[in-house]
Amino acid sequence: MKKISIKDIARMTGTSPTTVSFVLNGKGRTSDALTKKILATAKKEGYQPNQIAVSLRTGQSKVIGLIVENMGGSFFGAISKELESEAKKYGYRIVYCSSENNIRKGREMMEMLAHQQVDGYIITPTAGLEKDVMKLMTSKKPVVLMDSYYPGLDIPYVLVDNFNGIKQGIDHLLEAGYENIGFVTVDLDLIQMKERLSGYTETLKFHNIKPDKKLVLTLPYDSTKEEMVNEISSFIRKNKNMDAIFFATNYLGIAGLQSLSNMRYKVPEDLAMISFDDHEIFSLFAPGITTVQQPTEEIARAAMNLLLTQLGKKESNLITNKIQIPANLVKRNSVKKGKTLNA
Amino acid sequence: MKKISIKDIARMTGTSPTTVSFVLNGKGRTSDALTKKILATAKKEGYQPNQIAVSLRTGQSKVIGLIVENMGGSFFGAISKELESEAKKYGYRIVYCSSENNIRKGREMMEMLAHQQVDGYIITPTAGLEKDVMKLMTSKKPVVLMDSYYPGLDIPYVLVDNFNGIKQGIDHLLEAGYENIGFVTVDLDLIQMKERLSGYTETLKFHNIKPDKKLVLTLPYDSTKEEMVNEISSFIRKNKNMDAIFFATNYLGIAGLQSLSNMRYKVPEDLAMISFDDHEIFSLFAPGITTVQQPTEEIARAAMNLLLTQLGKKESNLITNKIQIPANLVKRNSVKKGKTLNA
DNA sequence: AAATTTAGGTAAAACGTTTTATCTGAAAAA
DNA sequence: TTTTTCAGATAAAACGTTTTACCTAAATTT
Repeated sequence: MKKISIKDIARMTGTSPTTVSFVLNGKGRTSDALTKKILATAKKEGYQPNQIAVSLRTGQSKVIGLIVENMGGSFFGAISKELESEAKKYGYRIVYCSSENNIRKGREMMEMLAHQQVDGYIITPTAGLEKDVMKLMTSKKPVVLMDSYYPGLDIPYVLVDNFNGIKQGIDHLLEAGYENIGFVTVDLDLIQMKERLSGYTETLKFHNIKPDKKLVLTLPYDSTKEEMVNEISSFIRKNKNMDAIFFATNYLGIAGLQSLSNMRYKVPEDLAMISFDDHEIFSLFAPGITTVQQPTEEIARAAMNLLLTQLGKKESNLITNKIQIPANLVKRNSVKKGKTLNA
Repeated sequence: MKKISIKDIARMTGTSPTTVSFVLNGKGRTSDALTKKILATAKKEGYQPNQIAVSLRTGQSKVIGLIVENMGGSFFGAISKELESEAKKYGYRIVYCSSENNIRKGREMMEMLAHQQVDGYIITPTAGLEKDVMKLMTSKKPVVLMDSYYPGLDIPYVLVDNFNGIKQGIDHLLEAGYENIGFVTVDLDLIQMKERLSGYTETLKFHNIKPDKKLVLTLPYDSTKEEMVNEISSFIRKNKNMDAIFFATNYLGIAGLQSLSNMRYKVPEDLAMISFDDHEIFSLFAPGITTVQQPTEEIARAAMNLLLTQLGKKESNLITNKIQIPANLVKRNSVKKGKTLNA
């Protein structure tokens, strides 16, 4: 039961491989009679082109490489489906790799993909990989960055509007009457973290509130969960005047949740909270944590479209190839409405 | 800056492509002088074989297809890394697909992979795909099932020992003095769910306890979270004598957690609980939920090894190709020690 | 010295496509 | 009638490897 090839079809229909190929790809000109016959036998025999041979001949692998920081996270789960279905419409497949937030591994993955002759890349940037990404660009392979970008480099990207996402959250807290808003972030040299922090400080300034350094906690990136929980606890203890706390990532938010739970704080009565980046856990338990949600599906769709236009598979009316997508404030019950009224 | 090929190396070293190929693959016999020279220039020029051409010629894609129910879940996150690193040792790559627990999609994925000429498959079985998997088997492609299997079909598999996993949990509850243990499961026609249920009933029988039908709740697979939470709540309310409750999956356990929280039940004081299949959430909040943990890494490693032996890449001393791996009981604080003493 | 083995090397076919260039016979134009 | 055009079909090259089969000259055996 060997796989049947284009030659077999040619033999069966008494034609040449060329003709079969032409018919199957709608090129050249072939009489109606032959066309029908070939199509019919191809279908009957269940012919499937050998994609490897096609790739070799055309130089197109029809594969897109996706490099993501890790495949465990919820971000990955959310985008993968969208990415895949979008890619499939244009005949592309996706190969997933995780860089594990690690320069060496990320570089290795990029090489591996190049080596496998992928047609394009979608990458969630890790700090330190700028050069490698540029190398990719100069090799004429389309690249789209997702979820972050390299400032100063002219590489297409799509990500959430971090600044305004945070702004929405802060505005929400201020409107509800909170006055001393803490901010917990992480010591990662990524542009989006900087934007989130400046979203916090700038929004406060905009409302004529002077940001207080004491109310900002920056945790080292490589902290264990334990350490994070402890740091956050003592941060909360130290700032008795703080009435709301904003976590810059879902990971931090979860740690914070645990700190609060350990300390028997009630949310939002004792302390209001918002976390950037949603997570299953935030919707799961009472009271439900208000979050600034990244529109992951939209991001994925936009990234894939950007890539497909670069591949020339999809024309587009995009003026720019640098896209920021607004975040959604998902209001749950970790922020009390009209807090001041009750105070 | 075109990619350099074996021909280029041949030209540069004044040899033939054959010789270069032989040297690079350690076949044929070549003088030391030439060998060195070729190796050197290959390295200097950064030669990388065109994997597509290799695949076409050898008929081996060096790709393993992984079909998983969904890529969002924690199971996937846990296995993917292990699978990947194990595969890489033998020069294989992995292509991930999700069947989304859907027969049509699963079948489509299998076809897609076949079509892409993968060398082997690791599949988490979806009900109804038995025939398709068998077809794969008859096409001589190695297949390993993971996390579940098709009873009666002779297909290699590796999964957790569901029966004894549950048994461990029940034993633990009985030892602690619980007497009326409820069991919440799901109406899914998968062998592992049956084994979990029989783990429950048989263990009780073994201890001379007659299983009480009232203490078993079977939820429809397609329930919404809301429905599950409500069903569980009324199940708990209806069985006042129940002093412990066992959830057959982590999903059910999480719903249960929410029910308990809604009803203001305290764990383990009002009701002890254990869930099969761990989840981040279970370790996160006080009191910490005792779970029966699947050794995901081990499962992944075993599955990959099984596949690699079938591919002839790894010899093994395995007698069987049907592997069950013991589960781990992770004791947290949702079961009170020596419960009867306090009663 | 003639015959045989062997070490070292290569030409060419093959994998399954796509695509270019060419070929044929009939219809259209001269 | 002769030339031109054109529709319909195909042979053959190419993509970059691997591998078979063969070649040559030197070394070894008779």
